[in-house]
Amino acid sequence: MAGMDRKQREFERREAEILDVALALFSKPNWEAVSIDKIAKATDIGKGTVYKHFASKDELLFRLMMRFYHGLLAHLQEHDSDQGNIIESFQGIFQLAFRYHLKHREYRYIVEYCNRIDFKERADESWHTSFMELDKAFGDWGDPMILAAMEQGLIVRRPLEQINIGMKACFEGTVDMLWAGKDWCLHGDEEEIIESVTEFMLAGLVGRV
Amino acid sequence: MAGMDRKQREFERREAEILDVALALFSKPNWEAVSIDKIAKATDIGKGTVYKHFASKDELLFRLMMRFYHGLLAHLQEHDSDQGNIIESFQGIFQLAFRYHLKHREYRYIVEYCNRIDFKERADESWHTSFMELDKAFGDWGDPMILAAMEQGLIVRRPLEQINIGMKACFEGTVDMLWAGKDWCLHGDEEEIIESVTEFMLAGLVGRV
DNA sequence: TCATATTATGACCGTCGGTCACAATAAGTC
DNA sequence: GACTTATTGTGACCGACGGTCATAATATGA
Repeated sequence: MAGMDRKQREFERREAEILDVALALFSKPNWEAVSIDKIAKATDIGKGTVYKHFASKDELLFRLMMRFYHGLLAHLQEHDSDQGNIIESFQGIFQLAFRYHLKHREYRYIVEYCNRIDFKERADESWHTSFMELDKAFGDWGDPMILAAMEQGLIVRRPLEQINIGMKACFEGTVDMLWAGKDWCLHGDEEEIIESVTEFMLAGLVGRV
Repeated sequence: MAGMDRKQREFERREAEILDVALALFSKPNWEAVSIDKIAKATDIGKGTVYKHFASKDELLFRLMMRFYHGLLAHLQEHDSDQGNIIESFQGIFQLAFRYHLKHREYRYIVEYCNRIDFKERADESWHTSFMELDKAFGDWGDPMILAAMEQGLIVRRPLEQINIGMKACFEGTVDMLWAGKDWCLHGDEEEIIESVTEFMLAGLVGRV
């Protein structure tokens, strides 16, 4: 029914609005102090209404985290990395991904929160699945490039997983450093971090002869 | 006065007891649900007494985190890494450090919590200083080895900071992976992670020719 | 206009981190 | 041992939190 649809649309529009308002509040320091009630007040709806959309505060945060990572994946995919030299392509991809994190700093508290051990432990099955699918999507996109580089003899031949573990660890650790800000890193500013880690990751990717 | 000392000793003994009990409680899943009151009850003292020792819950957690990292540094220092081959020494050190984290899993929630951006942002000046001193202590211990390897031409010559940034990022990211457990990592078990990352880090350390 | 189904709401609950006026205890003095 | 004084221990209390649910408000269909 047309009426039904309009109601449905209205419901979804409101959900998107809650997410936007929540992100705006969560992006500022003292984000721990942002309660569901404050989000509701800022959206001009009742607290109970928020819980019609999200079963818990964690679910709201999880949804925002997924939005961030899907945005990252789309950003990487739409970027044309078809340069002549595959190694240089990787260099560009790393930097692109790092800069995406810096550009969307507003997600930093949320993404870090959702990546914590305890969050993952209390996450329900469907979130776990979503996490895994995301990981797989990144793999489906990146793995062929690594394999091609191995085929061309540009990087040391070894199991794909071995490479991915190192890359992922290094990447996640770097994101933490970048988001923590230079006050908490003895070693230089953002640009210096990106440059250094990119070089480090390329060396790790290529491998020891 | 002797009486004064005994009282002082008693006070400190109790403080250590609080820390031990708190660690025992914080080490189990659902650690977020551990309140100061529960720690007090488990130590058989009043809640207010806990606050005579620690200004806040965060301070208690911070103290435990420092205990962990000082233990790690001591563990690394007491380990004799004077092998013939410097590169093999590094390999041994990486694995030693990773295994230390796995052995002391009871600190995992605490250490991860204290490394979060928001925790660092609300940390007061003295904690910040402690953080930095710890970082410097690790540097004082590790830097000479890297410089020696560079001197011997075993690794590519470049600024020390550049190497340390990559190493730190990769190390921290790996610890997160190890502590998250294999349910949250597409890529194999703990041993496989340690092996892969160690190889990745060695390649990053040596650098591209 | 009314009956019915759906959605929105905020008072309410148990619990939390943190405070503070006061109780308990020890030390020092005679 | 009794009295004063200084220090340390305590749990009732506070405001705020995440989450619930009976009820109010609103839209739909006849």
